[in-house]
Amino acid sequence: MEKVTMEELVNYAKQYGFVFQGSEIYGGLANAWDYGPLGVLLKQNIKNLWWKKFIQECPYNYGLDSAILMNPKVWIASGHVASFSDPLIDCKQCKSRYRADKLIEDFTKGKITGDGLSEEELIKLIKEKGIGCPKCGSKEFTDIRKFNLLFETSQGVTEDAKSKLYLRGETAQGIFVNFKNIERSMRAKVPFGVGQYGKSFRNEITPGNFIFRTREFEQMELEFFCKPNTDLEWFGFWKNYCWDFLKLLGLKEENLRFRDHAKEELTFYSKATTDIEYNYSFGWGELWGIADRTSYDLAVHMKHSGEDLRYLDPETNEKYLPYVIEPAVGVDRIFLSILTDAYQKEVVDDEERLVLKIKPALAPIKATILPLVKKFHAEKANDIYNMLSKYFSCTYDEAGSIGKRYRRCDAIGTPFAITVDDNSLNNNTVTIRDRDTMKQVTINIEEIKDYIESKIVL
RNA sequence: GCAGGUGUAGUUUAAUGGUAGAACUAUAGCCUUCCAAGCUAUUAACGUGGGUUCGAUUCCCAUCACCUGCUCCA
Repeated sequence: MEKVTMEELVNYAKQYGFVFQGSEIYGGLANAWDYGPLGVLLKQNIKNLWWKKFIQECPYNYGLDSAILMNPKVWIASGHVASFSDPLIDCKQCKSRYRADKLIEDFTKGKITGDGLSEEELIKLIKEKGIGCPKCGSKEFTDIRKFNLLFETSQGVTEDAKSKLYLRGETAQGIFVNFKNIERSMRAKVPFGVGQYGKSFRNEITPGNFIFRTREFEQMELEFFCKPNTDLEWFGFWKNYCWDFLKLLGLKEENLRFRDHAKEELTFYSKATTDIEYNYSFGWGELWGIADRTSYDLAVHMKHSGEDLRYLDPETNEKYLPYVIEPAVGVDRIFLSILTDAYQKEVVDDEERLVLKIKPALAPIKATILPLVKKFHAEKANDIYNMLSKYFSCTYDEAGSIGKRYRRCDAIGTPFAITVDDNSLNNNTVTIRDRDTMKQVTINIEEIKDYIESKIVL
């Protein structure tokens, strides 16, 4: 099947109220997107399902909702303030952009790493070694420019340096700083995990690809604390758990793959990282990152805060810093992969039908209620709407022919269309039409709720 | 950040140095008893800012945004 282009998907998302360009009437704001009435429902469904599978149904894990604004020391301890500042230089000749430290590393084939060097030292090294632009060979570079990927803001009504704060660059740190609180209040025993979803912010150098990489995004992160030396076992466990979750959401297996990070690629805190990648319209890209962060995070917070974050094992009476396995995923990326996967144009009897083949559990609208003939069946249909809307999101549609109304719900992935006709008035039954099979069943009005609920649980 | 492309109703588009025509969609009404029927009516657009010009949606410049590729992605 032909893959949908990003352009088509962006238009679709706009047309049907999933995603709008941010601040559109003012000409937009680069890479800002707003989730419309259907988009917010789909997003909520994704988050709720993640919560259900990773917190509610998982005996090890607890939930959390930590603040976006945190003590700035958190970000100094975590290393974000320092290492989110990439030293970037541009070739004056061909305008290519490089990371100064990477340039040196590549040129010296890893003999010299740029780690920990100041800007001046990096520039000096590049000049000394006679490093040229890998593309055009020019040795004319701009000065190093630092890009701090953390958003800065200030607290308090007066702007002074003391009140400088950062918007969180990841939700993970909110979990680490609450490790002790959760362990104590929940009487949690290692291994246990803490998960949360929420907005994070990064001044990405190159955002783009619709909602794939934005500067404001929503993460769902689990930090799973386990005993050292059991970490690789749990690493494997969570890799599979995430994979199964994606399949449960209905993503096609041929559009998913694991990709292990090579040693050189691993970040300084990580012992092992595996991405689950999705085959987006622009090609394979990261969807879910599962990382073995070792005890790095707890160790740095213990050092910077002075609090003892070690865990006392009640069985062995030994104290240790737990290792952390982190499966982290972007809600927006799951959203994008689901739309990409589900968006289809089917040809039925020479007519093109736009269908969002999405799992009923994810569908923004679960059912639409249609009076077959408005003047006869509208009242009854409204009664049914009022009854069902107590349990799940549904809509009422009386405009146009019945076929047209079926197509409307196909286009947004509504799994069930409930038609109210004379039999509804006389025999108390309705016809439920299935979006995927286009088949119909007749059932009693009292049974509609159970019928649909049985099909939207994952 | 670089290079290329694009920018006219919600979508797809037409024409034009004298401010725009359509199709689909949508809305209202009529009709209609299960897969985009028909009829009637209606709403709705030249991304933004400059310049040239008597006059710019059209020509020029800048800017903004999106798409594609590169680069980047602690």
